Amino acid sequence: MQAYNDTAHKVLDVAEHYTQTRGFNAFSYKDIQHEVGVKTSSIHYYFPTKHDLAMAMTERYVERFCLQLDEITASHSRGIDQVAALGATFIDVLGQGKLCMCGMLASDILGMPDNVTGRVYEFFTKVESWLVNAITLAKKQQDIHNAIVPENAAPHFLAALEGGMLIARTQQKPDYLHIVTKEALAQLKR
Amino acid sequence: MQAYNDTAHKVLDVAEHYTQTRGFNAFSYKDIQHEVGVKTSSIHYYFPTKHDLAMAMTERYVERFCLQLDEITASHSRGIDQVAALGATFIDVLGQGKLCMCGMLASDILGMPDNVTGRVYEFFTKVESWLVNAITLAKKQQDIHNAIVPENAAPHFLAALEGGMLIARTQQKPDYLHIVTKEALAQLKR
DNA sequence: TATTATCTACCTATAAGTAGATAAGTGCTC
DNA sequence: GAGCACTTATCTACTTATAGGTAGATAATA
Repeated sequence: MQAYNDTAHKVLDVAEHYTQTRGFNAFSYKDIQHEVGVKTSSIHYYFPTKHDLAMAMTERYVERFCLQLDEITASHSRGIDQVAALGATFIDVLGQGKLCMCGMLASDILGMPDNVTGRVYEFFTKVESWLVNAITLAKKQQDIHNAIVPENAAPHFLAALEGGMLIARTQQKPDYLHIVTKEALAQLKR
Repeated sequence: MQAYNDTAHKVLDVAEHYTQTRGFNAFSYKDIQHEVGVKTSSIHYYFPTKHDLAMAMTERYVERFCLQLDEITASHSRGIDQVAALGATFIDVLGQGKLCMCGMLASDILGMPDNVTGRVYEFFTKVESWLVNAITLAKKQQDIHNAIVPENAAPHFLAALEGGMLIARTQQKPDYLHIVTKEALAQLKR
């Protein structure tokens, strides 16, 4: 993790929040200025261009998210609980009025710089392979149906989380994503 | 369906295409001008504000999509085939390099006017209830597992399609969405 | 003294939208 | 059928606001 000072961290926090709520192209340096309390030119000092900001923000996010995955793995011995815990983190993020950052970036992907595209790719690849491991473990532990192929179930589960999150917000049903996640788990188990 | 003349239709076509590829906030009237071949002021003549354009575009899209759903219902007697056909239309759209318009609008929803938000809500509600019917039929026809609750399976299936689409594009794997859809169907059947 | 972090003041490009001219029809009246 | 009023569809030229970014001054600090 790169070292940022307090201001730079606040800038990234604000950028992250805007990205997860409105999208990366729906806020400006001026919006950040208001939230952080330093002028736009100071933000340019840390992140010369908005692409630099996008890159730093995405890098930090993906890094943090991977740490979260490690924590889940470490704190749950059963694969099925690991999968459920991932679902719970998505529900938690949505509960804060936010979406998955990489889901947001994915819908704006054609306008993002290449290195950000690469990080988003990396994010989905990593989460998916983490899920393959968790589901494989759950299968060994006989918590899920024997016919499940982890390599297929993992992208399916991840897709349901990402899509469920997106739809849930427009449907204004707080438990929409919860229903989707529960159903996804139920279908794995059955 | 409201009646638009040739120019207005072309404008909507272009706006639709941009929305499904880059997102609604990632194109301008000038971009449309280049594609359609009339000046931005002429576009303002038909759609005075961009919000008006958003509304007209979304309305037309949702209306058309619902017709497509009716066609699927009419041309497939088995519920499971109807569900599969919906998946196929999503795969087809993605094959054209586009995402679901309402999925795109959903990620920009906080910046959209209220009436557009309403249409996006309507879209997901309609597709979901269409899926509830199709899955209920499939269950009666014993093509899917008896334990499936259509009211839960429908949002789950829809979420997987929307999320799968989004992820597929960043992963540059042409058959990613195909795998997700196949898995979703397999889990229903099992 | 050099670096870090901030500021004020500016520039350039673009987005959205408006005003008003123009040209081609549409249709009504004499 | 000729002339006039109105409508439709388009244009040029403009305004206003904002986004992203730069230049250079300044103050504190290592």
